[in-house]
Amino acid sequence: MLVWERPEPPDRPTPVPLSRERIVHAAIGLADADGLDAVSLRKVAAALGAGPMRLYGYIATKEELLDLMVDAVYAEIRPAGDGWRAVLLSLAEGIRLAAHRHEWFADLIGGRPQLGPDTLAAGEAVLAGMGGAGLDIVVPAVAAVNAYVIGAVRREITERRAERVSGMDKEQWQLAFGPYLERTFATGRFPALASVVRDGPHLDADQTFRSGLDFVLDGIEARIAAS
Amino acid sequence: MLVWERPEPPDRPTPVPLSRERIVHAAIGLADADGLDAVSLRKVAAALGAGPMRLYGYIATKEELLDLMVDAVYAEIRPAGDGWRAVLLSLAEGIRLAAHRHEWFADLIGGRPQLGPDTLAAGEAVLAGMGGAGLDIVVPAVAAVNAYVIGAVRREITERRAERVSGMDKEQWQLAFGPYLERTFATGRFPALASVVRDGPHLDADQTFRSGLDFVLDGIEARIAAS
DNA sequence: TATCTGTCGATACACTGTATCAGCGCTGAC
DNA sequence: GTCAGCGCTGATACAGTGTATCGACAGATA
Repeated sequence: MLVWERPEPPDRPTPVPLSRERIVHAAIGLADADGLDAVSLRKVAAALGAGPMRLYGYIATKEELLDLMVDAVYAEIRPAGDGWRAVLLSLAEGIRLAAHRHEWFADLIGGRPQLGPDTLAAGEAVLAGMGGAGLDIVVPAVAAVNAYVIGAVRREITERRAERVSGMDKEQWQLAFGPYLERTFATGRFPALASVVRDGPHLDADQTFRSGLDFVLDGIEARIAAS
Repeated sequence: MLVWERPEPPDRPTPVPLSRERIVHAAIGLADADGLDAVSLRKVAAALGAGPMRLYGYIATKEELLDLMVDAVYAEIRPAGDGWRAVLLSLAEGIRLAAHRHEWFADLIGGRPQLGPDTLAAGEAVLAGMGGAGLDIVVPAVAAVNAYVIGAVRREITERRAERVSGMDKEQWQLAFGPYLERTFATGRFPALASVVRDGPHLDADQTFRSGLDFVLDGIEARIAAS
C-alpha cells in the first residue's frame, strides 16, 4: 500500500511531562476540592492530561499515592519553638492546621506507617527542638502527643463534616441530630450523658483541642519535673 | 401459551431470615478474617445466603453498615471501675483490646460520628463512673482520653500490620524497613532521629500505650487537684 | 377468590484499581 | 545510515464495587 493511501497516524498529543510531584499535587487538589473519594487514578491522570496507566511509572499502587500525599502534607508542618513544650505545641497545632487545610488528611493520618522524607523531617525537627530532656521521656512524650493529636484531629474533622451536612452551622446541626438525641435521652437510659449534654460546658473546637493537649503536656511536665 | 409449555418457575430457595444483627455479625466476621476491604455488600449477603439487594431493606448505605459494625464493637466495651481514673483507664484498655480483637476497628474509629446505642451506653458508663468531679473537667477529660486512645490504637495497629507483612516478627520487620532507614539516616539529614532510633528506649506496645495514657491521666489529675 | 402491597433478587450502570499488550519513538550498534 | 532492541504510552480488558431500577412473586386484605 502506497504512502498516499495510508492514513497518517493520529496526532499523538505530546505527552505532558510528569513527575511524582505533579501527580501528588493533582491528587491533593482533587482531595481538597471533593474529598478522598474523588481521588481515583483515572481522575488524577485526567487532571494531568495523561492516561491512567501512565501513573504506574511513578507509583506502584494507589496506596503509595496516598502515602505520598500524606508526606506532602507533612512538608507543610515545621515544628519549631523554644523548649520541649513549645515544640510539642507547635507540632500539635501544625498538624491540626494542616488538617484544616486538607480535611482528607484526617482520614489518613495514623493509618499507615509514615517513613517519607518530609514526615521524617518533621520528626527530626521535633526531636532536635526537645532540648536536654532524657530520651526515656522524650520518646514516649512525642508518641503521646502524636497519638492525642491524631485522635483529636479526627474527631474535630468528623464533627465539622457532620455539622456541614445539615447546613453549615451549629444550630442547624442540633436541629438535625438533636431530635434523635432528644428522643434517645427521653428514654432515660442515659441519664449521665443527658445531663452532660444539658448542663455540661460547650467548648468550641479550639478550646477542646487545647485543653486536651494541655492535659498531655502537663502530664509530661510532671514526669520531667520528677526525674 | 399453555401452561404445559411454560416451564415451572425455578425453585426459589426460601429466603433466609435476616436482621440487622445477623448482617452486622456476618460483616464483622468477614472483616475480622480478611480486613475491611473484604467487606462488600455482595460478600456479606452471600455469607448469609441472600442477594445483595436484600440488605438495602436493613441499611440504606454501606456506610451505615460500617457504623453499625462500630457500634457493635462498642457493645463489647463496658468501662467500669472505682473512681474517675480507674474508669478512664478501663475505657482506654477496653477500646484497645477491642481493636486487638477487631483490627479493622482501628480503621474506622474516630472517622464518623458515633451515636449508636451501644456507643452511647459506653459513654454513659464512663460518665456515670466519673464520680463527683465537676463537669467542667469531666467533659474535656473524657474527650482527651478518647482522642489519645484513638490515635494510640491506630498507631499500634498500623505498626502491628507493618510487622506482619514481613514475617510476623519484629526482627524481620527491622530487616525489611531497616535498610531503608539505615540508608536514610546515613545521609545525615536526620541526626536527632537517628540517635533516638539508635540509643532511645525500645518500649513494647503495652508500655507505650500505658505511658502515654499516664501522661494524659496525670495531666487530668493535676487539674482536678488544682480545682 | 381477586386485588393490593411489599419484598426479593436479576439485571444494569457507572466506576474502581490494575494486568496485559500492541505499537510507537528513541537509542545505540554496526 | 540502517536496523534491532528497548522502554514507554495508552487502549483494552477484567474482576469487582456500590447502588438504581424493575419484573415477578408471596402473602395480606377485601
